[in-house]
Amino acid sequence: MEFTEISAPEFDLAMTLDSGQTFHWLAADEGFVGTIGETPIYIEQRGDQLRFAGGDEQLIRHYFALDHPLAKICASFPDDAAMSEARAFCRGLRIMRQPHWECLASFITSSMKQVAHIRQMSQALRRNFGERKEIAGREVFTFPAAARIAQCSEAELRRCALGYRAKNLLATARLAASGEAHLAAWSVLGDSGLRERLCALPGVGAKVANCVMLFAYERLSAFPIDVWIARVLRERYFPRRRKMTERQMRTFSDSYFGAHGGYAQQYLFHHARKTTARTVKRSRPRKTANEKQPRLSEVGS
DNA sequence: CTCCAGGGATGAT
DNA sequence: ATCATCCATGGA
Repeated sequence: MEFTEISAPEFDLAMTLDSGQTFHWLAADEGFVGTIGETPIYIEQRGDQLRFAGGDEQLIRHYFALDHPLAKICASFPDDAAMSEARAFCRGLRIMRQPHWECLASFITSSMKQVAHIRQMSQALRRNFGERKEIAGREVFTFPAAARIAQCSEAELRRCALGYRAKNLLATARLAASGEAHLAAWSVLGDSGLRERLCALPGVGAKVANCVMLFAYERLSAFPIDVWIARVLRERYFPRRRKMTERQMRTFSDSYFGAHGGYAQQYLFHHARKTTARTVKRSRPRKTANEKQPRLSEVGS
């Protein structure tokens, strides 16, 4: 195996891959295996050094955005308690540059799903419809192109545990495959124009559009508001307010977090998700078993 | 078992 | 314009 070694200061590979922006990298040996576009990659980190196989330096630097001026970006965050905690916790976390379609498709499937399950759906789509590759003695699968998904039936996609999301993924895949939705060409659009195009796609609303803008189009001010971020805004920024509407959160975040709001958002998201006590609710008194609901008679699978 | 998850589309106020 | 409901699935 041919390895290349490069310097990558101010970067935390494991945290970046675990921060809920990409969903397919798997732990392998001392590092991870996955794909960057069609290229299978093995990559590991030792201190400030990255060792990788399967791609070239330019591909790695671009995908992991090693050129982003992370210190300056972090210094641009607003100076408040929640942001300072997140910034300290997320040192080395970078916003990657993902392929347009792969990112869009992944976030269409993300609706009302935990990160762990989005990973599961991504793997299922790859294994069933992607191209098999080998790297570091392991098999990896590329994310299926829009044209390949467009050939699938809704039932095939549902077999990847997509549920109601299958219909949206299929419809958007057809638009992308036909060229009616030309994702690459949209790179030249301004933020509002790009957001408008994305939101016109089936299964894409403001939240998914902002994720795709941030993670695939390098729009670093895009600020996705999911249930975690909404909770952070309510609890850390407006603890007195009785209720905050989507509109109020949007107005605040767009004006408060600045030109790199997307980075700030990702730091707040990752910090909240990794530190919020996930303790099972305190021994809630349980109903005794004699009130058990009558079960439907067993149905065949 | 219950609760919840990187929401969106639709129809009713 | 805001609000309620439904949509599937599996981890915790």
